[in-house]
Amino acid sequence: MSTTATGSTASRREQILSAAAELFARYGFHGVGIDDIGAAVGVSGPALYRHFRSKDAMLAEMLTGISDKLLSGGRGHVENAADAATALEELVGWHVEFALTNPALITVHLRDLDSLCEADRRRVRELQRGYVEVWVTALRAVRDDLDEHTARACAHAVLGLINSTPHSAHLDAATMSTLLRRMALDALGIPRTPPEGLHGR
Amino acid sequence: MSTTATGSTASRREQILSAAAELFARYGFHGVGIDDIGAAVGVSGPALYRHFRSKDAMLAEMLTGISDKLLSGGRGHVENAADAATALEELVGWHVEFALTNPALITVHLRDLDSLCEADRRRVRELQRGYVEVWVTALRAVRDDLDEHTARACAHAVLGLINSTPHSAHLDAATMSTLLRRMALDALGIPRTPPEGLHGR
DNA sequence: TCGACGGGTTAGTCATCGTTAACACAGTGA
DNA sequence: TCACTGTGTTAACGATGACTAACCCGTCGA
Repeated sequence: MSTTATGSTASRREQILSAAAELFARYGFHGVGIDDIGAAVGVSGPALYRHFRSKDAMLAEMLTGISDKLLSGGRGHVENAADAATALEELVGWHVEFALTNPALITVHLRDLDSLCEADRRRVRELQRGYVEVWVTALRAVRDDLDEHTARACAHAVLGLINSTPHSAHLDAATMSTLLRRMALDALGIPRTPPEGLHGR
Repeated sequence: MSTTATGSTASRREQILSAAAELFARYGFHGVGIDDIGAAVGVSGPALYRHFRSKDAMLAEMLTGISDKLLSGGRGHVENAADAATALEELVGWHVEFALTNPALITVHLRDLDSLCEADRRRVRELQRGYVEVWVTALRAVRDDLDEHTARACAHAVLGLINSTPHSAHLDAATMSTLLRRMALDALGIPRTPPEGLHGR
């Protein structure tokens, strides 16, 4: 009755994945045992095999989940933007928000990608590539002086900047967010958007 | 006779550490076996115990080595600089060069720190903290509008930017270097140094 | 009332892997 | 010549840890 309130099955998986992400982030995929993950959600050990085919399957689902969310989210924010300049700003803001909200996912995704089996790793890499491509086109729409390779290098570097969040002893979320947005846009060589009249938000 | 040319013992350890770093970077500390490391240097398995007390000892020596090199190198570059502005530029340039030259070390140092035992981890963390402090003071000497916490967050973010190098499909080293230096300084809010007369180097 | 089923338990199996043991053997200084 | 040391080998040991087997039980639709 306690945990069976809303949508038992689906949310159970989510709950496990979330706990596993936290542990993977702290100790690394190979540094975490099945029993640890079980203990983190209040069941012990092999019970997890009722929900996942294997430990690797957890990692796979976790990583494809993140990459997928990033890709679709990134695309959505770019498409809904008025012009190229705000598209890039939206993208930066969105990724900053994601990184600040899900530090564990960011860490795992940077760190344990190569613990996946060949097939899954390819899937994730493909999604990542797509996400970077979103950045590259958004960036080149504003900075047409950049060739494709340079733009890609810039995108990787800025993603690195934003993704470094989990390692930094951060300020409170709000200041951190504005700081990172500013640094990212500066690094990308985007001229500061002039305040030009203070609108609502 | 073949490998015994110059300084057998010392260079043997270095050779092993270098091979191990490459493997750790690709597969993660726990994803690499003793036998793998041995094979990478042409001996097989337990021979390594003639040179290191344990697998963990390898990682420990590797990580303290890097951190130590970064700290002393960073300090040196700052001290030898003419003024505060060039000190920061030197620091950026030095770290960029280090990251481009030793991608494997950077990766391992970001990824497998928590595989160390408590004591070693503390040692490494202390060195890292010192290095970041070098950045913080160098940065605040130029940007006196930043309080200490913000400066530290900036430093972490820029180190993240530069350290993302190993993951990016880079251009050739030279262009990558200038690109990263420019991005880092922009992110730190340092006004572009005017060319003001082309001196020798 | 009752079978099916989702989800949990504990005890065991099996592979992997770090580490040690026991042995080999080339060079080198007495 | 001989012992010693530095470096390597292969064979075992022991712990760890992913996964499976066998069993249990509350709930829910017929």
